[in-house]
Amino acid sequence: MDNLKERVTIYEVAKSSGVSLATVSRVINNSGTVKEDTKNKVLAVIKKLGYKPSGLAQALATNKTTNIGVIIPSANYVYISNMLNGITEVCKDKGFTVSLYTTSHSREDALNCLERVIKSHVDGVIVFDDELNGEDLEVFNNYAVPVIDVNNSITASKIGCIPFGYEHLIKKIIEDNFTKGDKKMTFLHVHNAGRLLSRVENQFIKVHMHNDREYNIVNCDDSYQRTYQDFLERFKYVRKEYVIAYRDSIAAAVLNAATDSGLSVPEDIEVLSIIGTKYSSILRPSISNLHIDFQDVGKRAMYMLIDLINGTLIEKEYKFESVYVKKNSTKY
Amino acid sequence: MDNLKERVTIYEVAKSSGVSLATVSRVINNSGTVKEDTKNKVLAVIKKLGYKPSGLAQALATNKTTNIGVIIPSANYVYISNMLNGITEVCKDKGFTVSLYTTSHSREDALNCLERVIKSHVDGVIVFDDELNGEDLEVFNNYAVPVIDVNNSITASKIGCIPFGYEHLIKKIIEDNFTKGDKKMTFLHVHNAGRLLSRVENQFIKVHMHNDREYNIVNCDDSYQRTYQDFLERFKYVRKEYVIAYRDSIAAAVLNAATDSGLSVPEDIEVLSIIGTKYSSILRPSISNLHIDFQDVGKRAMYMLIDLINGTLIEKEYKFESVYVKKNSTKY
DNA sequence: TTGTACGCGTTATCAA
DNA sequence: TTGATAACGCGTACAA
Repeated sequence: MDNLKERVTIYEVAKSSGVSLATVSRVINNSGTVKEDTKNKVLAVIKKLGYKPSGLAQALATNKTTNIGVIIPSANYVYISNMLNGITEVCKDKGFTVSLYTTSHSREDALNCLERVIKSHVDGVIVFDDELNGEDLEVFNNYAVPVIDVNNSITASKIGCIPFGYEHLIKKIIEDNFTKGDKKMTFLHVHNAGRLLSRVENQFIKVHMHNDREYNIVNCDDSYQRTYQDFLERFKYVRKEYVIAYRDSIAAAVLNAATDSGLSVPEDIEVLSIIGTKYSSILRPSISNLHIDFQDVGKRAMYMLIDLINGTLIEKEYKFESVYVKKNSTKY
Repeated sequence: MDNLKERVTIYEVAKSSGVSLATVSRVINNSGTVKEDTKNKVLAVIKKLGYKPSGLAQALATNKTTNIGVIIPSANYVYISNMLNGITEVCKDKGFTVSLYTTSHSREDALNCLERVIKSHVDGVIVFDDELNGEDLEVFNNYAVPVIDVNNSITASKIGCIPFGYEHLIKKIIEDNFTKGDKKMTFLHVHNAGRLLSRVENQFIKVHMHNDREYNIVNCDDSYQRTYQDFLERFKYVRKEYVIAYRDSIAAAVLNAATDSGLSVPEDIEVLSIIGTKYSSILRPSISNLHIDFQDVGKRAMYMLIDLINGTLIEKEYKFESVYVKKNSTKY
C-alpha cells in the first residue's frame, strides 16, 4: 500500500497488451482507426495497470497545454473571486485548467508574472490587473498566446477585451441628483485603487464641472475602521452630504458613522457604493450600488478566450454595462 | 508586430552563440561550471532572442512541474478565497504555481477532479473539499504525489492534514450559556453544508444531551432571504432564543428578523455565527463568531506541503484552534 | 570548461 | 488496421 508505484507509461501499456505505442495512443485519443478487438484489449490493460497519460508529454507533443492563466492582484476582493468562479466554471466544462498568477500591487512583480506565464505554456490568458497596460501585453502577442484583458479597452490580433461601463450610469445618477436631490456630492478618493475607481472619479469631476456645480473629493483609506473614525469627525460639522464610496464596506463605514452621529439616512446623508456585494442588501440601511455580475464577466471572458484560441472570435470587445441597484441608502 | 514568432528554443540559442545545448542549459540553471566569458555571451544571446525556457520540457525532463494543485468546492466562500490567498502568497514566494480544481458538490465530479490532477503532474496537492475522504486520497499516495488535507484528520506517508478545532470552543460557549445565560439554544441545520458544520452540530447535540438540556434543531436554507422570512414567522411566537448559524450572512438574517419583530439583541435574541467575515464587525449589531484565520491556514498548508515534497515534514498534523470573537450579538 | 548522446512520455507521419 | 520512427524542448551522465 505504501510502495510508490512508478508512473505507468504508454510503453508498458503497449508491451503488456502486445501492440505498439501508436495503437495505444490511438485508443487514448479515439483517433485513427483501431479494430474493436485490440481496442478493448488495450482498454483492459489500461484499466488494469491504472495508466493515466502524462499531460506534460501530451502538451509537449501537441503544443497545447489546456491550461489557461489568470492574472489577478489577489483573490481577496469578492468581485475577483466571483470572476474567478465564472472562469473556472467554463474552464471545467470545456476541459481547461486554471493556473493562478497573483501580482502584489507592484509593477515589477506584475512583469515577473508575465515571464512565468510565458514559461508555463498556457493556451491563453485572462488579465484583470491594473498594473498591466496594453504595451505589457504585447509580450503575449509575440508568443502568440491569446489574451482577454478585463477592465480595459485594447484589442489586437490575439487580444480581446471586456471593458466595464460605469461612466454613463454615474453621469445619470449625478445629474439626477442635481435636479431631484438636495445634497452636495463627495467622492471618496482612495490612493492607488486602480483604473476603475479613477475613471469613475474623473467622470464625477467632469460631470460636476460641466454642470458648474461644486463638489468634494475626500481622501480615504481603504479600511472600515479608519473611514468610520474619519466620518465620525466629519459629521460633527458636515450634516448633509451625498457620499460615493468604492465598495460597500467603506460605504457602511460612512453609514454607521452617520447613524452614530444622529444623522438619518437618506434624509441627511446619502451613500452610494460603486462595487456592491451581497452584503449591500443585508446591511441596514441597505446600500445602493452600481451592479455588474462579475461571475458573468468571468464566464464571458472565458468564452471569448476559447474563441480567440480557436480563431473564431469575431467581436473582440464586449462591454459590460453596470446597473443601478437602488437600495435604502439613497433617495432616488 | 503581428508576426507570431515561433517559440525560441534552446537549440537556436546554442547555435546562435556557438556553444552546445548543454552549455546553454548550464547557464539557464546556474548548474555546473561555465566560463564567465561564454556565460555572458550566452546570456546576451538569450536576451537578444527573447528566449524563455519551456516549463513543459523542463518538467518532463526533471519530473518536477513546480505546480501545485488546489482542490476546492468553489472560490465563492470568503474563507476559501482567503485560504487561496495564503496559498498563492507562499507559492509565489517559493516559485510554485497554483492550479485550481473546483468540484461541483458532487462526488462524481470530485473523483473526476482527481483524475485530472493526476494527469497534470502536479508536485503536490492541497485538498479542501468535503466530497473527498481519506480513501479517495489514496490515489495520490499511489502516484506518490504529496497531499495536505485541510479540515480533515488523516495522515499517511505522503499525506499531512490541517484539522480545525471547533469542538472545544463550542462546548465552552454552550456550557457558559447554561450557567450564565437565560436562553434555550437553537442550531440552524443546513442540508449538505459539509463536515465542518456537521461536526459542530454533533458537538452541539452532545453537549446538550450530556448536560440534560433541551435544544432545538431548525432546518434552514443557506440563503439570506429565505432565512429572514422564516425567522420573521418564527419570531411571532418564539420571543427568546440563542441561535447558532453557519455564517454571518445567515446570522444577519436572524438578527434583522429579530430587530424587525421588535425583539432586542442580545436581550431577547442572541446569535452566534460559526464562520465570520469582516462584515461580522460591520453589521449592526456586530456578530459574535468563531474565528480562524484562513489565510494563515492557506500559508501553513503550503509550507507543510513543501516540506512534504522535500521529505522534511515532521509533524504531519497541524491543528488550527478557533477563537471566540465576542461581538454585540451575544451577551457573554 | 565544454560537448555528445540519451531519456522524459507523448503525438504524428509515414510505410507496411 | 497496425508499427517504426522522428519530433516536442529540455536535463544530465559521461566523455572529451
